[in-house]
Amino acid sequence: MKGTPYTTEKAILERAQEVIGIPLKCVDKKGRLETGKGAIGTVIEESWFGYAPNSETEPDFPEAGVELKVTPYIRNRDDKIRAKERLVCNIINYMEEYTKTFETSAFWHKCKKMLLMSYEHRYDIPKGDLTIDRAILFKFPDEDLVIIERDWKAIIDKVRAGKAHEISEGDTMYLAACTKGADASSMRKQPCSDILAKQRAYSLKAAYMTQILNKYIFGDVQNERIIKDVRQLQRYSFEELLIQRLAPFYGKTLTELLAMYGIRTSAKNVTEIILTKMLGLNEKMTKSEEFQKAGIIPKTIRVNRNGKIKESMSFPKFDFIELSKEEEWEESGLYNYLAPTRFMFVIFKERSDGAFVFDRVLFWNIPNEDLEEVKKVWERTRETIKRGVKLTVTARGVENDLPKKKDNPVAHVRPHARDTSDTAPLPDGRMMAKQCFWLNNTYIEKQIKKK
DNA sequence: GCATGATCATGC
DNA sequence: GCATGATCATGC
Repeated sequence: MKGTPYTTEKAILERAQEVIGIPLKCVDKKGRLETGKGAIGTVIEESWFGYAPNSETEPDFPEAGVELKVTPYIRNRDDKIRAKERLVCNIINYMEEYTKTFETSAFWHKCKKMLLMSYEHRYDIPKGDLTIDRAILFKFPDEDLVIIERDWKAIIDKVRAGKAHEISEGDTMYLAACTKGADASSMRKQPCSDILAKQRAYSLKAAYMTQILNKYIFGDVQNERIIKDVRQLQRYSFEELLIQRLAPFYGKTLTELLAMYGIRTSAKNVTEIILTKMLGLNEKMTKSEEFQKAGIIPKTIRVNRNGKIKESMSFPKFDFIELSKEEEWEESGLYNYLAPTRFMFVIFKERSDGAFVFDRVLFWNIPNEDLEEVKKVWERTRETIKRGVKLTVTARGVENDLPKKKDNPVAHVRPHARDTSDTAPLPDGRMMAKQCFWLNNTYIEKQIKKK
């Protein structure tokens, strides 16, 4: 097709490594740098490798079967590297992909070998001064590939079931179907239903990319793997295997489990400590390779004797000023936390004698229609903060006019602070107790009853 | 009894 | 010192 001189892995990698350290403004020959999203990738493709960007089905270097991907990362305050975003691959053609196998799929055809080039994204530096700092040829390790194959099948099985419109990012572990379109309303036909579905693309989750960066690009961080024998993953999903290992403990009380492992703690994350022991791990469960790569978040749910869940579920707190600046829902912090995340619900049920019994583990992600409800809560929160929150001092504390539980069936906003002195600035300069989004306890109740 | 504001315990 | 996960407490 386009005929670049780079037809072997070796030639491609050598050329890629030559760009390391060169400011992008010196690479860009066509003034692409300021064109917005994906501009840096385009600069490398056009000006460094000398081929026209394409969105076709072939990999960028067809002879070598290599797809070029430029990916940004951010350094946390503690200097740790994390992916800035998911790595977006090709758009899923619902009308064709459902007839394929993983081996013949468009995803595998295009992305089985990737030239990954990374750069540090900095908000304080013009794009032209940024530089590519690493370039590697990436092939999925076997232990990831079994999971990715299953992810692919989960996505395509929904298409086959006429449920392409119900696909969501949180359905899968590493490979996900993220929304992609000129605007959020880009809709596509699907083969087994008349309902239009959002246009989506294969993508590697940000959590997965963070691990790729830390493990294969910048070093070789090793995390403990929960499923040590990869062959097990050919028969069962990761989630099934985890449940198989935890099921023998169903029915035991919290007190019994604590005694069993000699745990004496008043820590609020006691559930994770117990799960770690039940799985026989040396490191914390959430530090395991699979949890890190998939970004799975465990959440403890206590069901009362009467079947009610007392507490709503909190998320990380948000920054008032950042939230007020957010414009697109799908680029918001809340969306990018909630949509791709798979939650591991660890359910404890209160027995008639008041003891809490380990009932079961349930993997869950938010359905699309409920995510639309959360969007409303996000919009109202943002509007209220932009307009100026009303704060009223009462006998119960400082009341505000952010969305309450009664205002929406799925989510609300509430304080998430250490105490009343734990505040953050509003856009207008006033200080307010730190807040976060919560999933309503009544909503969680319905979700776990469904399964 | 619930909704909503307030707070706890720990790890990094 | 703060983020995180989790739960408490009381006015209505």
